[in-house]
Amino acid sequence: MSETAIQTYTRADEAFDCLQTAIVKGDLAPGEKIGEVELCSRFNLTRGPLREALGRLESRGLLVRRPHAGVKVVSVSADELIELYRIREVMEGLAARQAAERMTDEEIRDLLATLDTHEKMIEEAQGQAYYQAEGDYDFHHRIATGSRNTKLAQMLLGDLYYMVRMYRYRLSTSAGRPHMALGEHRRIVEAIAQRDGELAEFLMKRHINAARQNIEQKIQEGVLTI
Amino acid sequence: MSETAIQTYTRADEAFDCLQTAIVKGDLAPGEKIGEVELCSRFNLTRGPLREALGRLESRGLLVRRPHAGVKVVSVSADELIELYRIREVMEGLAARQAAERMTDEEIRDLLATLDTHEKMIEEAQGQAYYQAEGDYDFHHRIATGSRNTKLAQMLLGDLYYMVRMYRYRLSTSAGRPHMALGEHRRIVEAIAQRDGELAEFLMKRHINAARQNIEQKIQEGVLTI
DNA sequence: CTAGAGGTTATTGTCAACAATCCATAGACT
DNA sequence: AGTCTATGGATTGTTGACAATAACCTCTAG
Repeated sequence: MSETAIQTYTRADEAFDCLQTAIVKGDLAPGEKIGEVELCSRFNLTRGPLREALGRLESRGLLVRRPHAGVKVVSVSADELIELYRIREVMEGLAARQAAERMTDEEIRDLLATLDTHEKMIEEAQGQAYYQAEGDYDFHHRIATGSRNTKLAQMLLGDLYYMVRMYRYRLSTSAGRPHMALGEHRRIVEAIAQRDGELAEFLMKRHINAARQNIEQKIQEGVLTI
Repeated sequence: MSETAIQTYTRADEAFDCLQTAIVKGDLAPGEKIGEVELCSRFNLTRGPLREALGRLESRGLLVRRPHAGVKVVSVSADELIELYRIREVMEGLAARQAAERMTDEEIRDLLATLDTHEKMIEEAQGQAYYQAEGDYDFHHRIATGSRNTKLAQMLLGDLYYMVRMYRYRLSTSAGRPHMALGEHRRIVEAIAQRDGELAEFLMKRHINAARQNIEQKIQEGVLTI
């Protein structure tokens, strides 16, 4: 993302971004079957670039496409959401460990600074789940890139986070434990600052595990219907 | 992969498969800059479906595309290959654990049967690294799908394995320890058969870790130049 | 002789028309 | 009345031509 600014923003890139945010934000409901011409008029595109974008989105698993039958936004069950967190647990655990070994001192300082910002944001906008979610995303984003593991960052940022965020927007909650999460974040950063990769991995895994259990519980309570 | 056979095999799918195997087999060298018309004439395609396939391959990280500058096959450094194994370690560890919890008895029987087949193949074709590699791929493939974790299987089968196989073909070795690997495979399957997820995860992680160290050593010895 | 600027060319990005395929509706048969 | 079949319509897949952009080569100046 922060690699090199794309000189020319091609129409296909535009289509890709538009569709991706539309899916993530829920403007395109999951399971919704949608025509190509419909999408073209909606985003002011022609079918060429659109189809290219559709191909990319399909291979990222955000939508499915049956030949001659149209595209539909992927609809993920509650079970599959849980599975997503299981994957995050091991992958972000690895990211935290490698981040502890490889982040620069400056990156760690920045990470600490963002935590302070998040804390203020939470206090100011009490209960505004949106800010909490954004801060959470920022935190995990920095650790993923800090791992210096190109493919790992690519898989986390390009695949998993978008799917998770899709649910974040839809459920708007799933957070519900802002201060607790912040404390866990702090301890992870501490471990990274001390260059203790093993501990960072352990704490990160436990952090995501807790988030998973939180969601699981809410689903069982019937608060979250998916 | 074994979901539902695609009724109509679209040209874009064809292009995607052709290009993917070409990249994996090394017919398209990494770093090689290649034009679209060149590719069209090579695979008897038109540019429309080709571009769609290129988009898919780009988002899977097999090639990079600069606007107006053409596509080039991704060239991965030795370090990045090692990183790939680090990712495999945690992800396949998870896959093994979930496979132990969820595979049907029949799937486990099949898994055992394939191991026997592999053993015979190794004995027959002494040193033929190719067969060993194929058997190894089959083993990991089965466990990934056996995890019943859709996204996990998708990421392993759709992303990681293709990149690893790309190197397998190029180096043709990287195996070099056929019998040892087979023994490790057997122990993993035993753990799965006993429904011991924790042990299966541990053994799988150690298995991939050993493979990584094997490659790392060969790179240091200068046997593998990437 | 080297470095930079400008034009040319080839390659990529985009578009609109054509062909192939599936879905739905209507009709006929059991 | 229900179900199967066939035809029409709409939607997707494909194609080739057109426009825009960047790379390359040449020419000039220092």
